Amino acid sequence: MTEFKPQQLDKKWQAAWSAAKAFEVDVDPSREKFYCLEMFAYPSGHAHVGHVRNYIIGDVMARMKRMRGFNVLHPFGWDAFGMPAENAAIKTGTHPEQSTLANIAHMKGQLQRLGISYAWGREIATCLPDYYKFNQWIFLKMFERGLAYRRRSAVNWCPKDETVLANEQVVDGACWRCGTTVVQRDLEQWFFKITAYAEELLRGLDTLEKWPEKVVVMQRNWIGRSEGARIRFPVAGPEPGGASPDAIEVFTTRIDTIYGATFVLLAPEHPLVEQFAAASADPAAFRARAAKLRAGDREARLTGTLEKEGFDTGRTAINPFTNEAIPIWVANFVLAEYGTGALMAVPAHDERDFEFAKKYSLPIRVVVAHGDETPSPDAMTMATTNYGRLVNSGPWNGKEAPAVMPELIRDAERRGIGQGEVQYRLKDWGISRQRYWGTPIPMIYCDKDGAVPVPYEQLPVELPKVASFTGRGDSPLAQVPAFVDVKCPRCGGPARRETDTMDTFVDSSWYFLRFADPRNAELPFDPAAAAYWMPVDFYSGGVEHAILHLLYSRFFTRVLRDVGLVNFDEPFTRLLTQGMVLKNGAVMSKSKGNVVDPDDMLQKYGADALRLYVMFVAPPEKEVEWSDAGLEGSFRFLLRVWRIVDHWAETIGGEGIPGCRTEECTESERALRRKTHDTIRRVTVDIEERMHLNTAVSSLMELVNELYSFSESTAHGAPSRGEPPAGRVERPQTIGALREAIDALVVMMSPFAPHMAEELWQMLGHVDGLSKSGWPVFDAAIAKAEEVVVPVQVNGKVRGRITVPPDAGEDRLRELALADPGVKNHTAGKTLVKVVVAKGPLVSVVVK
RNA sequence: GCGAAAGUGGCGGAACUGGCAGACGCGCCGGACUUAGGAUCCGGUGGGGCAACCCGUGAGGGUUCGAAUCCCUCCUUUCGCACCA
Repeated sequence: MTEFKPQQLDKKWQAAWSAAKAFEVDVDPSREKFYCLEMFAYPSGHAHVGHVRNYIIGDVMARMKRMRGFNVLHPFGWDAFGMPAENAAIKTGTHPEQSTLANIAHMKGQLQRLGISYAWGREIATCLPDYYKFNQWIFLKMFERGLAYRRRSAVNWCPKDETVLANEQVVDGACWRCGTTVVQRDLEQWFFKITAYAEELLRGLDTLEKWPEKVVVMQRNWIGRSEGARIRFPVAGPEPGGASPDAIEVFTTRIDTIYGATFVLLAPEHPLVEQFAAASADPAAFRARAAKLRAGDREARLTGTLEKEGFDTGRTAINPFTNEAIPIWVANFVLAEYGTGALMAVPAHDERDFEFAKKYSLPIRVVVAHGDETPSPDAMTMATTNYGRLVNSGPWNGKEAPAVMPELIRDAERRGIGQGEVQYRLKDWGISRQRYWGTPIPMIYCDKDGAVPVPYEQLPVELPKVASFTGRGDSPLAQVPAFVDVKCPRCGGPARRETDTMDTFVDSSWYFLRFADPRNAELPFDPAAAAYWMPVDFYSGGVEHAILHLLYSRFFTRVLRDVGLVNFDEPFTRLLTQGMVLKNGAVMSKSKGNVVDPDDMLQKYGADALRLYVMFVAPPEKEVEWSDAGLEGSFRFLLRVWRIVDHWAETIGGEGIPGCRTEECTESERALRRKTHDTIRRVTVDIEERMHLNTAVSSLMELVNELYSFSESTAHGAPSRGEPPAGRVERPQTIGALREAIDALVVMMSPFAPHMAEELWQMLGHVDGLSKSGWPVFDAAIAKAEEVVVPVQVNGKVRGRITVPPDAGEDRLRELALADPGVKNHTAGKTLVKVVVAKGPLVSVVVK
């Protein structure tokens, strides 16, 4: 009996893999590639079992695909820029680079101790200049194409610390450090024009067949396409002392209700508000009212409980369909960023407008009827928002919406007062961050030449090593004169560098491409390498990235396609969103003190038990509750595998054991072979297609149970039953069947428990390691049952079972079913209505 | 409010396309082996009933020879969006 010492096996085999560079790969057009990727990690310091679950899921897939003969790229890297490191620097003075690199080293060790099969030779860290150089390169390409542009935009500003705050640093409207109320401040900032790709990003979603529906829906909602029309409402009356604004443009998706538009609403930020204020009798009072609406209550806005408020501008606009003059109001619930920042209010058929009209006694006109009656506005208690037949709509009366909408739009276009338009909720992506620990934006500002891009040959614009981390000032880099003061690349005159850095989501929007060619110094990656490895075949990570990271990555892929670096649209063919690991019902976090450190588990049970448990406990997408007892159960299963293999290793081990021919086998040998092949089929499909790793493990457990029963029935007995009888020679068929079962078991265990599997494989006398073993091949002929038990239902309840050959015909099944004693008991004295023979097989008898 | 997903033993979960509900594991009970057992091996384990049998997948209805699975209504939970005109 050889003892199972998991910790020693972990060390032994991890060293062997590392020495053999077992997981490093190269482009090889003769082999089919498989790119398996887990979302790279933010180096927070310590990975807990929740993080680690994702890497194990990917590793099971990668190891399995490797054995299936694929050329598997399975890389890892670090999303290494970001605020936590900078915040820590502000508090402790440790430079972000120092803490980040230390964290990476520790976490890398953790992953290696788990035996995750990464191609560490391709490791990347986004905080290193050889990576972020290409963030800048891509930025410049975007700038050239008009996809990177600058405009003023609001940021959170803490007046006491005099610093910009990220949204995460604003807690309940106050600064995370000093508690001062945060104010908004306008700064010039860089944006990526993701909206230029809105339609394409939306349509591409239809091709993502192997993405969770949930994620596709979330992205679709986020992009938020609405079809409608932009209509101009002329502003009535001349300006008392100046030029009159000619019209207010509104966006509507319900042009069918336009005859019911009885007032116009402007967002408080709308430019006309200021114009109206300036022209009003008391501009200061006007502005004060608008400012009050703008301030709003941030909290109430977030929870959707903001009370609707507004005021009359005293001006009117002409509804271009009714030609009536209608009042123009300003309202706090109108969003400046969406549509045109102005809307036509149709209180009868929009709940928000209805609420507003009731509050301020504005006119309500019903223009859509359902059925014969047209409700009176006074009797209405709520808006009717569904489509119907138009009434009070002039020449359009009696027409049905939505069919009439294109006609109305055509009419507006003909009269030159508007046109059909598509709006998206998706907004351009603001990438400027007033932070140190990120990629410098490669732009230079010259008084003469304006915003000038840094020439490609001057990349990377490196982060200066010295910077003070006081947490004060608008941008830390602005305090480093050697960084800021440069010559203009165009005119050579004095100029200033951009001191903002990029949003770290830029880093993660293309890292999967970098892995194809991670040491390229000239380009982000070699297009040929990307053409071979991409797209990612299997991508897994947390659902918290369902929108931003995955949408930005799809955006970047298309930009790089248009730049000519890649030749496909979608970067991730198949996506798995793994569930979180909870402890005591809560997400693991340092602050809650409920973190399970994988290293503690490794010390106790070894890497394989932890890996197996995490895969067995639930399907990968599901949230799970951590359980020490469950881990122990998995450890016991490994012991059980170890014992049974060890028990037989000498008898069946060594190369050159002949296979066994089914026809020479006893019934129990054939049964073992059936189980073996049935397990091969199930485990293969469960890992490769269904990603039901938990049921893959349970199938393996069943095979092990079968091996114990089979052993019990041989002269050898099962493990722990004392010494086997001496001198007994087993039938070659027994040895063959066992060899087949045990070899398959060890190979199929290896994605889950690679260290133990390698050791057992060696113990079984195989000269080459598991990297050469291949994956067991399912043989339908062996798996095919010789006879099947067919349940027989009478009126839907199982009343008997018949045993037949698997190819028994329907007539034979029917005959045997009706002759079964249990069935007879329930059919005697009744009238046979019908007999259904279903595939399955199953016989269903109906009597009355 | 809108949208999506999910409700199965004491627990985690299984049931692939409508076909034997509860695989596999945890826990619990019993047995074997033992100086010993919190190790190991074997067996049992949805509820009720002595039994034949009856009941059972959140609740109620429907379709079907047959429903955890499909349809309708409702309840609960989780997630996403949240005044998007």
